[in-house]
Amino acid sequence: MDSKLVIYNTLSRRKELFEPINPPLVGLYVCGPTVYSDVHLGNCRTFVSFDLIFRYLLYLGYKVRYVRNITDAGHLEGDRDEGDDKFAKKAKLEQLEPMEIVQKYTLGFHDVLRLFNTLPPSIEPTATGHISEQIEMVKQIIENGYAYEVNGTVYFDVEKYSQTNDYTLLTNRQLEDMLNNTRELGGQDEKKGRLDFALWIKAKPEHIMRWPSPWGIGFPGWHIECSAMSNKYLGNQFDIHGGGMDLAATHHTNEIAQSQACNQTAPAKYWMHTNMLTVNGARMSKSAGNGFLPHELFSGNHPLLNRGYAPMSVRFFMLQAHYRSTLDFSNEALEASDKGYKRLMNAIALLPKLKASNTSEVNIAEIKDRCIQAMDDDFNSPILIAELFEVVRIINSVYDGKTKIDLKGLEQLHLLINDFVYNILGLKEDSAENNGDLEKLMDFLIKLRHEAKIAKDYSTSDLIRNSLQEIGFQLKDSKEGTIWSKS
RNA sequence: GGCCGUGUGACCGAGUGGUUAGGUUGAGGUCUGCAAAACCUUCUACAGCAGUUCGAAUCUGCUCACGGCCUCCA
Repeated sequence: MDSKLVIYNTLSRRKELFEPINPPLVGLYVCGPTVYSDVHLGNCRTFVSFDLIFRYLLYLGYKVRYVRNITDAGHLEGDRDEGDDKFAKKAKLEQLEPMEIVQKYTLGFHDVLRLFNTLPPSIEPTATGHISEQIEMVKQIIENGYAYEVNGTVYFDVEKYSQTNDYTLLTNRQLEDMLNNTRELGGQDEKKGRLDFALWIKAKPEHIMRWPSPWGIGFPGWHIECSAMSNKYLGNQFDIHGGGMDLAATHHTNEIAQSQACNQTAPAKYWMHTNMLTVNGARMSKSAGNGFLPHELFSGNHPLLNRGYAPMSVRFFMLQAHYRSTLDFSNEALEASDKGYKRLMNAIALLPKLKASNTSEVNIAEIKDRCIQAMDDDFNSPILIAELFEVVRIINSVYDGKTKIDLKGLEQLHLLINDFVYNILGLKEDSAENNGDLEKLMDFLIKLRHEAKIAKDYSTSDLIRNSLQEIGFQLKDSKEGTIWSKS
């Protein structure tokens, strides 16, 4: 457990040694999706990134409580405290109950993440399920003097807060600059300060999602849910709070302020932010309309896509970039990742066929150390993957009889693949539907072709090989015989 | 305008004050009945200018370009 894991902390803007507050327990909170529409690929990247982080913490032996919320209420259109609730708006549009919207897109979200082979979080709380916790928190903040109520809406008093606290911890901005640069927005009259944000919002008569509160009928502000739920499940102080980079300046800044104002302590020790997925250099986003839906990517049914790509290839594509770098999407890049991923998995498939020698020319323990070093350095999956391609070369070389490995080395190899490829990177074979019948059938075809080759009947042997190629099975000849894989 | 960040070879993408990232692609080779696969070898790099340094693509400054946040978004 005395790992050398180093994490980039947005608070300090540098990498810090990871020291959990109560080892071996680790509390991890990640801002989840707002479920009023389909998740797009950019959203998925964040959750895949935190899946990698979650998995590596587990590998290190930590007992991680991973909380990722579902935002299903209170998220305003345009942060004006008078906009429409996103769910209510969408519900009107689709003529559905708000909770039907929530249900539909929550299920869709889960389906997509399952395809990407992410582990489910330990707890997945919803905003609507924690209204009373949010109300209690707002009450406490008011009691502590950092919020005030106007006409049924409660605002957080940023000016008061910043007298004794640093409101701009995450962004390094000057409060005055923020004041000067905030645009003139509507609905400002009620607020004392223009940076003040709503904790609780009075519901207009047409509002569908509404709850009673000490301040009248209303609904919670966007930021308070995460503060309330992280506090409930992870305590006043926990280890890691994460989310997309776009959340740092506003959402997370306000979360810190709320938690601090309520509990007199900073909520999280490490703040981690994942970078954006871009398309042609521009951020993929819902409002920009340049987002892919995952099923479009899988099927290739999108104007920007040449073909479809399997979920695991896409996951691999994401893991080949570091989580704090932007990742630019293109067909070429995906194609490259797809081929690399298949090369990796094909090599792994050879593992059971490898034969041990009495001597070993490779040092698997050394490679494992480098893999750990890579992940210890702020979860550097691209370097880990580079190391794994070294392993690919070794496996292929051993299979070809050009390199020797002993029994112990083989065991280490199995373990390495199991730990780093399956458990940490979270990759798996896409074609899990392989069954014994297919295996027998392919063996039969390979035998037929082999006999044709012995008889020098190359037209028959090529017909078998090429026909299989056409329907997606590739035959590979080697001195050890012929094997096959799905192409 | 403010804050934060980025600019690496055909493409994607790591890293580092002096040593090969890696994947994909191109070229050559080994193997093969021919291929494919695999393996070996190999080409085109660190936006520009100036400075620090024995040495910088890596540090500093400036310039240019791009992106994110400052309004909902992972």
